[in-house]
Amino acid sequence: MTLRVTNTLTGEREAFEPRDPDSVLLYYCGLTTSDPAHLGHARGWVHVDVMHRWLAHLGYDVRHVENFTDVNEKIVARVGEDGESEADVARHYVQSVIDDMRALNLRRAEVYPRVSEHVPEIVAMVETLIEKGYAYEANGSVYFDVTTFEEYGKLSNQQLDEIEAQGDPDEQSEKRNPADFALWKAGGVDPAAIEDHQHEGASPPEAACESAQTWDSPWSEGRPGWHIECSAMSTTHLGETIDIHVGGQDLVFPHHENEIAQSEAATGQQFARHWLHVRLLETKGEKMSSSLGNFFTVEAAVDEYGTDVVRTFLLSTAYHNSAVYSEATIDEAIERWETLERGYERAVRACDDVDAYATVEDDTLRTAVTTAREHFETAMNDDFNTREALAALTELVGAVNVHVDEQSSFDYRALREVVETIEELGGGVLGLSFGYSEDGDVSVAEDLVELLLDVREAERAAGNYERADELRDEVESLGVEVQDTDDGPTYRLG
RNA sequence: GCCAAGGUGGCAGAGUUCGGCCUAACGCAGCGGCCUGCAGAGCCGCCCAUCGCCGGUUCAAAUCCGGCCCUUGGCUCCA
Repeated sequence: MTLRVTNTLTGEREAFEPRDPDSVLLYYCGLTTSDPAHLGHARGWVHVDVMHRWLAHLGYDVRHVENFTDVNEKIVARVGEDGESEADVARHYVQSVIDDMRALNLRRAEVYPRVSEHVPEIVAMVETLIEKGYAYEANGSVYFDVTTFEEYGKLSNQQLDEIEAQGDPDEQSEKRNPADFALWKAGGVDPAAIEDHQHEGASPPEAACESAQTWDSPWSEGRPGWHIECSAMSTTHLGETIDIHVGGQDLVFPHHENEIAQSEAATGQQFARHWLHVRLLETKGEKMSSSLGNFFTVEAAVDEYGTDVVRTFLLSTAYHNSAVYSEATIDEAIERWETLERGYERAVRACDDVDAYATVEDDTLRTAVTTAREHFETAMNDDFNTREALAALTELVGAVNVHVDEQSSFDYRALREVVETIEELGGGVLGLSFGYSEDGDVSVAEDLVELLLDVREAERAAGNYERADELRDEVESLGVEVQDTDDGPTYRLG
């Protein structure tokens, strides 16, 4: 069973073939650090995270690089609001992104390069493009001449004469072709360019632009263009050809198209073997986006629902299809996660039950484990179908419930395998937090909960159900879920 | 206008690459039952889909071909 991925370049679901059979070079286009990250960004991150984890699970050595665009006009537009200079604002949001990523339980990428730290590499790449005749200078700015790169448009299937002009009016007059794009821009940021992006509390445009960073170059004191950064950073950290380049589907054109043109023109090598695009998260029929103002921040989502629910929600739709955020879809994710978590804990408890050591053999449960593993593997190998992978785990949990409900003693070995499977696939691959460590606070809390439940049992035994229900309500109001069973109450810390 | 991806039950969402195991997965909501002092959880069962429309190929199509309608995204910073 081999991994298949949908490649935007070919438009087909094809066998994944890294340059080297043992390792994968993975690049993800990160975000511009000018606003808090929202659930749409989180969707990309979590899916890339799971791709990373699955590739590692398959035995590949994964080198994963994800950039921060910390030089951008939208960042300048926040000056005064979130810092006193472009660099301050960028630092502020880089930190918030890092915090969000931790909150989402993402596996760390190997490097998180920033544009501001790669200007020399960017300048060098632009110089190469000029030397090779792919780029030209005009009034201190440098543009890529799209007519010199024969395959321009191959990713997005654009015809050159159909492409509308890129860039602002001043830029148009300097360019040879309307579709040419900037590699280097002379001077600082034009106040007029940021006005539309400013919020209340921001500095006046002129003052904000004063704080914008500029760098020396052979052509002018200026700033790097919008697309060259990813080419330069990817090449610097992963080399000329990478295996998987992932990004949001809104980046296909022009960003990724331009990256291909720049990189392949500069190196003469294929830039990325597989291009994967995460489709967008929608709310009420339109994409979730900072500029549309219809977003739900990562921080708010994690605060409200918790990491596991947010991840379950995002993984409930395969990355390759657009997803809908609504109350109903979040509620479904809550139920799904709780079903998995309860099932897992039931299996753990059953394993720890003395009766579990009885020599029961439940073929149904044993088969269910094998089936779930196969189902999960098939799903993930089929273009990282996380929805289907979750379904595999849900089915396994159903089998556990049947087993525990129906058996008076348990199949220890099978339950052991269930627990390991859920921890390995649900925890290790999907990044959900199965298996909790019991630190001191938790165990004290558990002792206290048990004490309260003992009291309640006494009230129940005495027939004082009213008092018993009050006690249960009070315990539950503290975030503890109580379950009465034939063998007495069980509980779960929320 | 051009490029791309989609249209599957009340909701959500797999399956379409390689046509048959799809009388369409997992789930949410709803209904009935088991269990229970009650509730929740769990279990069992049920309800709801001729898979956008029209035509074609085939023994066989959600899956292939043609046409049409609609939605979303991109063509401007955007995950």
